[in-house]
Amino acid sequence: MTRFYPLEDRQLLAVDCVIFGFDNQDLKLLLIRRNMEPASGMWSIMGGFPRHDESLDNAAVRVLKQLTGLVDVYLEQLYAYGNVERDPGERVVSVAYYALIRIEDYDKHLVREHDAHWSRISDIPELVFDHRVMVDKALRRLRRKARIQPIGFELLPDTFTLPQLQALYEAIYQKELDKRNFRKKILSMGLLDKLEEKDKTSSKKGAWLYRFNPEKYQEALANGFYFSVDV
Amino acid sequence: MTRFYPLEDRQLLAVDCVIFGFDNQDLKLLLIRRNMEPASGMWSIMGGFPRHDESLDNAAVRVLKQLTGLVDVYLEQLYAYGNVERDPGERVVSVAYYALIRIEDYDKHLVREHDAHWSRISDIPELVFDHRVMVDKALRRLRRKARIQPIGFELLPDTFTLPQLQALYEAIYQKELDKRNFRKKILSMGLLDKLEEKDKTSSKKGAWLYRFNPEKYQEALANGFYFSVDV
DNA sequence: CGCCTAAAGTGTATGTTTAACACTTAAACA
DNA sequence: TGTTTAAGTGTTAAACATACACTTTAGGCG
Repeated sequence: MTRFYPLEDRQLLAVDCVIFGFDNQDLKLLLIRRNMEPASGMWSIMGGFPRHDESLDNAAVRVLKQLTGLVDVYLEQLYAYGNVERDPGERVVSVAYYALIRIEDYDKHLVREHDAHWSRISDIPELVFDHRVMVDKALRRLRRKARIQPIGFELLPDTFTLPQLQALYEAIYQKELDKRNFRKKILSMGLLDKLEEKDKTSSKKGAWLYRFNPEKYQEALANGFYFSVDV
Repeated sequence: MTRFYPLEDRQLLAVDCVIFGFDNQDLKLLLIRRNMEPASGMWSIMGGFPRHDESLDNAAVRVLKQLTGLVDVYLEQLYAYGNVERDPGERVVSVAYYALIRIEDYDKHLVREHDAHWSRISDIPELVFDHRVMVDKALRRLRRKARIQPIGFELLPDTFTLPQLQALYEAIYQKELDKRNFRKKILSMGLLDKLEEKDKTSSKKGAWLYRFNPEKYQEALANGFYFSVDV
C-alpha cells in the first residue's frame, strides 16, 4: 500500500460509552470499576480501543456489547475529547458515545464480570479522567433530544403504560409533569398503539399498555410532523 | 514516561474545518483545492493533523488560522468521522469542526495561496472523501443552533441593519420571512443596541444600524430567557 | 360484602405565542 | 416637485401551552 501521510503523527484513540437505563423510578448510568492503569479501581464509563479495521461506530457497538451483551440498541456519537492532559497516563483522544438500553435486557453475567453497577444520575460517584464531563454532556444531549425525537421509548420495555412513560420523562428532566397535559400531548401525536391488556404491577385498577409504532412515526414525519413533548 | 497503552494501536487523526461566511446575499462556504495525495486537485474543506502536544480544538483553531488568518472566531466541534474507508489513501479518523466568520475579515493573501474560493451553499461542487457529509451536517447544525442561540451575529459585521439580519436568516434557512414578524421577534428580545446612525448602502432612506449586546444576552440568560427566532 | 385506598383516567377555560396580512415614511434623483 | 425604492410600522385570528379537580376502577381488609 502507498502511504500518503506522515508515520510519526499517529495518535492513541479510544471510544467511551455512556450507558443509560431506566428502572421505572430513576434514570440510571452503568459504571464500571476500571481495571487498567492508570487510575485502576476508580469508577469509569466503559471504553475500548478502535481497531485499525473497524469504524468508530463499530468500536462503540463492540464496547457496549462487551459490557451488556446487547446489540441493536440506540447508540449515538456524543463528542470527541481531545485535550492533551485528559488522560494523565498518556495523550489519548477519546470519542464518546451514549447508549439508551432497556434495563431488564442486559446480561447480568457480563456486568458482574466487569464489576459494574447502576448509579442514579442524581448520585454519580467520582469518575476517572474527564468521564464526568462526558456524562454531563450525554445528559444534556438526552434532555435536548428526548423532547423532539421519540428516543425515550428506547429506555422502556416494548410495551409500557402512560404513567410509566410519564415517569420516564419526569426522571429525565427531574421535573414533575401534569398528567392530563402529558397524556393529551402524547396521545394526540397518534404514535402509540393501545393494547387490550392492562399492567397491574403498580395499581389495583391497572393501566393500559401501549406500544410505540415506528411505522406511524415515519409516516407522520413524511407528512411534516414534528415530535415534541413539553417539559 | 510509563507507557500504559498498546503501541501498535495508534491511528492517524485529522481535523477538518467547514467555514461559513455571509456576503449579505448568500450563505457561503470556503473551499480549497487539495494539494496533497490522494485526490490532489479536488475541492475540499481545509484540514490538518493535530500535533501530539495540542488539543483537537487547538488543531482546529490552527487550521482555521492557516487559511483565513483569523483567530477568536466562532468554532465548534461537529462530529468525528471514523469509517475505515472514508479516506481511500489510508485509514484516517477525522474530527470535523465548523466556523462562522465575518466574510470581510479574512486574509485574502492566505486564501489565494491555498487556491481557495467561496462557494454558495446552494451550489457546492463535488468534494473529496466524505467532506460533503461534513458540510451537510454543519449546515444542519447551523440551522438548528441559529434558531435557539445568537450565533448568527458571528456571520455579520459588528454593526448591521435589521434587513441585513433578516437576509442572513433567510439565507441560512432558504426561506422568506415576514418582515414585521421578524423585526417584532428580534427587537422584543432586547438584545440589540440601536445606534444613532444609518446604513445607506442599500436604500435611499437608509436603515438603522444595530449592535448585538452580549452582556444583555448573558443577563437575560441568567433570568431564564431563551433565545428563539421563528423560521 | 361493603368500605377504604391508591393509582388511573378524564375536560375546560385562560393566557400566550405564532401567523397572516398592506399601507406609510423617508430620501435620493430625475 | 414627482417618482422610485427600500425601511418601517399594528392588528386580528388561530393554534398551542398551561393551570387546575374530580371520577373511576378494583383489590384488600375489616
